[in-house]
Amino acid sequence: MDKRKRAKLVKKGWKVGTVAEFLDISAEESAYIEMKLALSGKLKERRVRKKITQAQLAKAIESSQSRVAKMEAGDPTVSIDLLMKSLLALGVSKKELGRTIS
Amino acid sequence: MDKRKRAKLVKKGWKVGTVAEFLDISAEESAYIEMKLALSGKLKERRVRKKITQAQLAKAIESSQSRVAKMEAGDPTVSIDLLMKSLLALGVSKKELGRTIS
DNA sequence: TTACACCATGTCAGATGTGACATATAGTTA
DNA sequence: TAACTATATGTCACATCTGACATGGTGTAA
Repeated sequence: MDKRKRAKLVKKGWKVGTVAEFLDISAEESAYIEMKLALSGKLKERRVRKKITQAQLAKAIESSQSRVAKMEAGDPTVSIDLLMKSLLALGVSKKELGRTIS
Repeated sequence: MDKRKRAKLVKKGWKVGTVAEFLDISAEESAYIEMKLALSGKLKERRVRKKITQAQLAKAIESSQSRVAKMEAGDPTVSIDLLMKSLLALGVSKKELGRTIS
């Protein structure tokens, strides 16, 4: 199974034993995915808190509604770079980003 | 001036007034670059501490000597994703990554 | 039911990132 | 001096990411 497919499953909450052992993901891969999901969650949390739609957020960060949806879903085609840039654009500090991924 | 060129200048230490105002980089762009440079520094620090060459590190993370050099130099063609993955591969924890970018 | 608003998902052309290679530069040792 | 080691830099084919678009699904209000 390729990495993208696996990550998709992880995102959907599949767990039999631990995700890592079932899908044979290394510790580093797990950590990477965890960080991404933490950032995804933060993005959604911020957007909801601001009471704006995905389309509105998309406009603010010069992206599209569909990409925002993928960001919030932790889609494997979304990079940490994009999540970080988006959060910074939303006014989140480096400090909070640091806390988020930890 | 495009973003890649600007970032290259920043990396080389050009400063007239502040980098941000001279190159008209937004606060978010600055924060992003700062995070990248912090990760670059961490990577080099870890490698030097382990007393291995760039070529050896490259092999360990399945990359190339030239890419490692670019990573350590904060080259604009290097993503935060790659830096994070490399650091994780070196055994750095999420926690320390969080501290590093903050 | 229809109509509307919001979010999810698939696709794709164009943009950006990546490993690899060649080559340059700097330091060291003989 | 030459030879060797480590790092830096430019380039490029190939891979991955991105915004945009189309479309599907879900809730809700008339």
